[in-house]
Amino acid sequence: MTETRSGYAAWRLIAEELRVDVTDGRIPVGGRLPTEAELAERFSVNRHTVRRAVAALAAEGLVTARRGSGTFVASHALLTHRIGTRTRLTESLGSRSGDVAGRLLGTAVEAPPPDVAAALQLRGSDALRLEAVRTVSGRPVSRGTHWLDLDRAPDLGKHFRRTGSITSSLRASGIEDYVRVSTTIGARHATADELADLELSPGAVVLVSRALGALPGGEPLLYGLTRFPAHLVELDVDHRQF
Amino acid sequence: MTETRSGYAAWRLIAEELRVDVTDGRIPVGGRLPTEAELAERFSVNRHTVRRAVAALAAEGLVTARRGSGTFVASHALLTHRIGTRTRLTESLGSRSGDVAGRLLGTAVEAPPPDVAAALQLRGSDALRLEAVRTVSGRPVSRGTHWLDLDRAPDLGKHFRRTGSITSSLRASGIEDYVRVSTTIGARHATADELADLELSPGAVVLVSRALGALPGGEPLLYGLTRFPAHLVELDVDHRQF
DNA sequence: GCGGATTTGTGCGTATGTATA
DNA sequence: CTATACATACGCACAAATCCG
Repeated sequence: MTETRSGYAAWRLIAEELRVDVTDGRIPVGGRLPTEAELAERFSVNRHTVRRAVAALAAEGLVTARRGSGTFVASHALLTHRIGTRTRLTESLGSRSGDVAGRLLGTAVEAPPPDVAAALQLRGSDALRLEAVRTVSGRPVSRGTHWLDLDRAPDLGKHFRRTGSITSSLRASGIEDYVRVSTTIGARHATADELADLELSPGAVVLVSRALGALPGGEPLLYGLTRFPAHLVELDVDHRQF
Repeated sequence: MTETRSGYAAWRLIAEELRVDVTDGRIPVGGRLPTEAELAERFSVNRHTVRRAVAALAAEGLVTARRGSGTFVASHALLTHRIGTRTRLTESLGSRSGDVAGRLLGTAVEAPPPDVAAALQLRGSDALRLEAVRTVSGRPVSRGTHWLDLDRAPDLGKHFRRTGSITSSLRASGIEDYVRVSTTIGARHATADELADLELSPGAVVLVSRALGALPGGEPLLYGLTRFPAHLVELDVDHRQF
């Protein structure tokens, strides 16, 4: 058998058929796919072959497999995260009102990696590192790592723990305004840690945004590395100036 | 055996070790990995287990497997594509001088999909669609689909075929200037077609940019959908105004 | 709370197809 | 044409997480 007629592997054909079942709504969001055993029977193939098909869909973020439980259709509504000069590096994901929440995973005071130190124009001094996850309706939508110059923002960790917002914490530290001066966007597969923090399936894709914020005068203030699940979030670049 | 000590699957540990071999340069760019049979022997596992580890690295774009030939370390130098108000939607990838070339895959005059028609504010009229691939040093770095309002840009296809640049073709059509008014960036796994056009391995990640260009007055002019191989290209957002 | 049944995850061995050198 | 090397597929077995009576 192998490589069936028409040159397409069996698992690709199965993935296509399952994809249509999902995208056409025959299996609703949150609904469960048939078990691997059932699918193997339905398509008259080995369970391994079904697993490869399902793995492909899981990698796209279309479905999520849970050991012991089943494989479920993932929500695939797109959130839009706006990126502009005045958009805070961390603040709320736009649209879809929903309950937005920030959760601080941890903080540390340490020497940042060389590229971060360079961006912040630090010379050997330590920086405050914040690790945070943002959720919308309980769903993780971003995983951020932020570095701040300690000299410019004392007690910021304490404020953040209370407010969950870097911007308001900065305000409490006497910094009223800052602007985003550069943003670099890439994408890759999520690491094991990111899979856990963002509750993703293996093979999931993350958008990676590296941004530098500075005071209106130009002095670098904070550097942020944010990962977004690509099947949930898209980034909207705001080209207007104001 | 299965699920080895320490809770990590064997194939993950093998992928980690191979990744280090590659990133530390023990296997240079362009170099060939040991065959699956050799790796299976080295790690004392079945060939299938090795294959899963290698597949994970291929999905990241770190290596490329070629049937009948071997598995090779992919180049992973990053190109930077700048996105700003005045950056052309199609023009050259920055940095790395190299020989940049555009290749026109085809053109068509047809009704654009609804979202494109809406962005261009067309009402039922057809648009010119351009399909193009851009290469740097022979390597595909972007795959673009562009729609233009026919009324505003006659003969553009003919000009593009000669020059390989949309901007200069527009100039030849009497349009001297346009600006990018919005850009939306997402990421996902490449489709089968994109894998072929961009010469990628299955599982590769593409950055997807959807951009709208307009005349200085504000009339929509062209809409572009560009896919970049995420392991080769990152997007740099230019927040300055000028 | 316990224990068995269910369901996905990992791994081995084997066989064969397909593309390349 | 032949050997090599990756690709697909089957069958078996067991582990780990979850579910349910």
